[in-house]
Amino acid sequence: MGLGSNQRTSQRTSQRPGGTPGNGWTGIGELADEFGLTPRTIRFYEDKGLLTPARENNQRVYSHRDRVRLGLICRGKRLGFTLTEIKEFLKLYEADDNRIEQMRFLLHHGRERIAALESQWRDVEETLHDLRDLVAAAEEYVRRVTRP
Amino acid sequence: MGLGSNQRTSQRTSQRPGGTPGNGWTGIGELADEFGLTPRTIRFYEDKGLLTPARENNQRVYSHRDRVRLGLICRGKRLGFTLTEIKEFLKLYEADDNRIEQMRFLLHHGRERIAALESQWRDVEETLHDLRDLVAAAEEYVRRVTRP
DNA sequence: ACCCCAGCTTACCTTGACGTAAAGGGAAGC
DNA sequence: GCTTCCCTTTACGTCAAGGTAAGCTGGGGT
Repeated sequence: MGLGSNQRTSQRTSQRPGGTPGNGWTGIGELADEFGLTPRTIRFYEDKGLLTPARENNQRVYSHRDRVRLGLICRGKRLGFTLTEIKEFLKLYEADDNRIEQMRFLLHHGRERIAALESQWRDVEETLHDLRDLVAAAEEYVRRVTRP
Repeated sequence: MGLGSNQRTSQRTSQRPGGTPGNGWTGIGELADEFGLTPRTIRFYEDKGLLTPARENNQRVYSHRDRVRLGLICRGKRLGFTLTEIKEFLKLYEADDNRIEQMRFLLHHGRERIAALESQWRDVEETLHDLRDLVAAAEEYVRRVTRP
């Protein structure tokens, strides 16, 4: 169940900017395939200020740094953070050399998230109990009625 | 944590229709208080076809049946069903005398819901693990850096 | 007479994370 | 030259369950 590296055998014949893939640059389509996203999604992240790829001939060109950032975005999303939180986190990722502020941020919001998830966990568990009881009662009812 | 009967000591001096409360009718405000909802929410349910209260002098008047239905709506919501599903359920509640179709419906959708919740339960658990690890690592990092 | 409260309707706003459509450009392959 | 892909931008649509506001009505109390 790891979302770490989902290479989807992307064999795009990427053209345009000066060179071929493997020379360090990446187009939006490739990147989308790599991470299992749509180009629209990646542009959306850029709109929201989570990514700022370079341009060559008016097309987005993604560096290694960009790819790392997108990986962090996916990881954050998987852990249930909002894009806004992830943006804050990435801001620190830019500016914070020794990562200390970034870790503090992570601690704060991570603990919040954990509390929320624990609460959600309890809710789901309780709902599940109630629902199982309800369905069991319905089964009982149907059994009684269909076989008198 | 019971949501069964949340009477909030509603002491509205309800007027207008021919009689006083206790004579069998209920205004939207009272009902809202009784169930811990807003009038807007109750009107919204009516819009969606979940309730069809009578009118007296152009005002909504809720019968005992309506109150029962609203109770079912709240229960359904608490169990995580959508208003659309609840509407279907209530349709059967109207037409199905021996409740057999209603119970079948409940079985079908209840089982679906249970499966979804179990999946969600696992997701939350896994995310929680990952997040705890991450936060622990961040704690470790902060500790190392702030006390050299 | 006046104000306040409760109710009514219609209609747009909210949140999050995109989807979808419209309209166009440029390069590669046949 | 034509088609086909991929890329670009802007802008509106989606889903759920209501919130919020505007503007009106009508009864009760002072």
